[in-house]
Amino acid sequence: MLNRTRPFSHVLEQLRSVNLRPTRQRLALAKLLFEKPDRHVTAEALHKEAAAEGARVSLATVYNTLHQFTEAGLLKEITVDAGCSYFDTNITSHHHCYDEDTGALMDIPAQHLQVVGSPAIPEGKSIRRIDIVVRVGE
Amino acid sequence: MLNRTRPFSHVLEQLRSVNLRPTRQRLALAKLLFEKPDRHVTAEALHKEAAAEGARVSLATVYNTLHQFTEAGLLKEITVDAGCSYFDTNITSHHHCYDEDTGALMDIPAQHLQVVGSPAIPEGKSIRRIDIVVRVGE
DNA sequence: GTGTTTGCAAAGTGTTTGCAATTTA
DNA sequence: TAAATTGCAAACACTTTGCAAACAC
Repeated sequence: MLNRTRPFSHVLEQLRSVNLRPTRQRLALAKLLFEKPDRHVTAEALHKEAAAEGARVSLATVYNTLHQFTEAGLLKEITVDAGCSYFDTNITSHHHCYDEDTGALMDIPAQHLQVVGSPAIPEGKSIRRIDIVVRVGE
Repeated sequence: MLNRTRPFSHVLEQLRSVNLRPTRQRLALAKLLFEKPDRHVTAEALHKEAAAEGARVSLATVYNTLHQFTEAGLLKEITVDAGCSYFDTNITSHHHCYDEDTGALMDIPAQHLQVVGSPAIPEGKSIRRIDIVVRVGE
């Protein structure tokens, strides 16, 4: 049986470990985000999705929650478009394909694309991460 | 002698070829952008720079001009930060190092960093470009 | 002169914030 | 009950747009 009856124990634990109370709003958003794998959402899109499911969550709370989840390591924030943040539920190392026409963001498994070489970086700084974005269109 | 006495003939030609009249504002911005190599500017920053030089150019015109230059192939638009566009005068193929603390954007020569592998992309789409961003911080 | 470009101010978009009311532990 | 969280509306930062005046050809 294991954890079948507690589908969000992982999220619950993670929230607990970073002192985020499992409120109705956070649980509803977590359900939407983590029930299916490898989701890429914008705040606006997640807000609409929640509304469509009948979960009353304000847009401000969606923003707060996405940032809190990101800080907690449950999400990764992806920048592919100025003026709109994406959040990725796949927190493992990988890259992205961005459709500039539709705004769709897709994962590219780490093993499909690799960076060769080591760039010079400024004195006293360290690499936080290396992002590859494959931009596609018609 | 060649073109020594006409330092902006290249830009003038480019502007002409895409039907952009060489106005006082466009020439002032081109001077700031192309006199030094490999510049990375935001609209706001370029606007301030122009003002500091005594060139009266409105912010709206800076935005318009940056986009027109980008369409003309004189600039490349770089997305590294949601909510702020960078424009790069280096239009050759290369990559970027972004300092998340200071907002500084630096070039990484193409030969220092390469992508290995070929990602699956959606049916009917083609790759417009592949960007690598090395994010650094303290 | 004719069509293009500019500057302003207003509008737009995505995001953050202040704070009173609500909820959690 | 004490502390955290929420929702609203206002504030924000960056960018775009509408339109009359100025400019380029």
